[in-house]
Amino acid sequence: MDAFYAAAEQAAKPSLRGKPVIVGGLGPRGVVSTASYEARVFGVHSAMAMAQARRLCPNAAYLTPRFSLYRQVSDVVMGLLAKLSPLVEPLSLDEAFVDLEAGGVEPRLEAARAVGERLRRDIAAATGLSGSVGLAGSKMLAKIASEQAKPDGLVLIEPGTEMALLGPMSVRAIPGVGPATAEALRRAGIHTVAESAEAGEAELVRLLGKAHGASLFALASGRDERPVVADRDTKSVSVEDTFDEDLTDRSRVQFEVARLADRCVERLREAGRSGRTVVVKVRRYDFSTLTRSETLRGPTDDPSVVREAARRLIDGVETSEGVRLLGVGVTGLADYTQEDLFAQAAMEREALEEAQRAQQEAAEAPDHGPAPGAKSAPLSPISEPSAELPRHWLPGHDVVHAEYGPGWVQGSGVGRVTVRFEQPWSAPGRVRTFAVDDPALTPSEPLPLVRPETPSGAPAAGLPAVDVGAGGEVAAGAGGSAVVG
DNA sequence: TCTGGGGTCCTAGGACCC
DNA sequence: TCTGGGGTCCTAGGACCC
Repeated sequence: MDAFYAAAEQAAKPSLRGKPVIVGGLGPRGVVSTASYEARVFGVHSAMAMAQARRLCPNAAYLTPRFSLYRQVSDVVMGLLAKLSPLVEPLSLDEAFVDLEAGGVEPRLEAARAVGERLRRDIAAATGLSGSVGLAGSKMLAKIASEQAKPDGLVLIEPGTEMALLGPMSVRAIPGVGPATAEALRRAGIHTVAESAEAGEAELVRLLGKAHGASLFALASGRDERPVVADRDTKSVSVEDTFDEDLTDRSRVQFEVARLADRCVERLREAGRSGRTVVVKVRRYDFSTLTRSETLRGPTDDPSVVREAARRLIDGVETSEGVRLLGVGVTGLADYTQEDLFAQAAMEREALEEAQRAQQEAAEAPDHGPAPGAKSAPLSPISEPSAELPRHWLPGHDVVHAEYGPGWVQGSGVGRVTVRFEQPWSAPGRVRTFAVDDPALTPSEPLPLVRPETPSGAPAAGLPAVDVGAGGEVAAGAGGSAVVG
């Protein structure tokens, strides 16, 4: 998808269309997640410090990310991809590889191009957003093609033209070559893809290490046999917070680590997983970063177990000079917990004893044993339901007013909140200001970006109307030697 | 007013085991 | 009688991606 988060916000908020929009953390230490193309003209880009973005583009609309909206849109787009092939590999909310060969697309240039163009039309119709498509015979080339296609385009790399296209490009064009790798290569006089290939595998391995050197050599030589893999399993779950000001108080650090542990377990449980290794991450005042980890005897999803491990780990870290970030993560994921195993063993023991009793008391009708496969009950609450907090109006979030209807928060402060009343399918709307505790104003869920059809009508593009979302960029790769794969 | 948050993969050393 | 050769697991750090 093109400038995904910013584009989704522009689709949701008619008054922002055609204007610079910057989505990211709005606090003193925020960074830019996505800048709309209008904002990029000013030099604003992803990963830039928000403070710098504000200097470069003071008149942009600044918004915090709304992942529930982006996920809605992403689900719609991924649904369209799933119709093309059983082999879809999402890389993020807004990007995925599709193996068209596995989807039975005819191995001809015109057929592949037609599928890509139809996909772009379907994405636009279903989400109101633009996506770009790269078509080629490997993942790497499809990705490079999709970069070239942006924004709102399609690029197909014809078989036989790969090396002519790739050779003169900077090594940075190859996915996996970042600043450190590029610098190591530069010191060896290697700047382009062609120079990487000419250097030879042995030289690249010497410069970059075994795995990285070998894989760069293959990619730079145009060899990329990596399959499109659907349904990859998550390998870790983590949460982290950067604080507006460095933490120095020891008990505050311990408190925040406990909160992060609870949030991490919450996410772990939502995913139906458990984990065996607990990791604590600390970024100090000087940006130096360290991790400490502890592997348990078995996987757990018990918040108190994770909290206690995290506590032991943070207790071994000196933090008195100031901490800017804390994180807690879990790796070594499994679908069961140690407690499940204990419970299962206990049930098996009980069942055995029951059977023995039943044999002995042959005259008595036996009871039913415990139900098999029951997941262990929650061991402790993840967190108390929070008491009624003072309402906190986040810029960009949707609200409904009893009289004026749906709108979004444009800003708030000194006891007032400013709301712009418009919807994705309305004309740009008017602004009104209310007291922050105005009972007529309530937070609401994001609206679909494309107006839902009336119940009698067919939903757009055959999708349930509530599923409408945004788009992103799509790299369509196909394995094998045929035209698109 | 420097530098987010959520991930993946790789490397390297030491412990431990056969 | 100066110290093998793997393999796996754990820990820590770093590069990279969106």
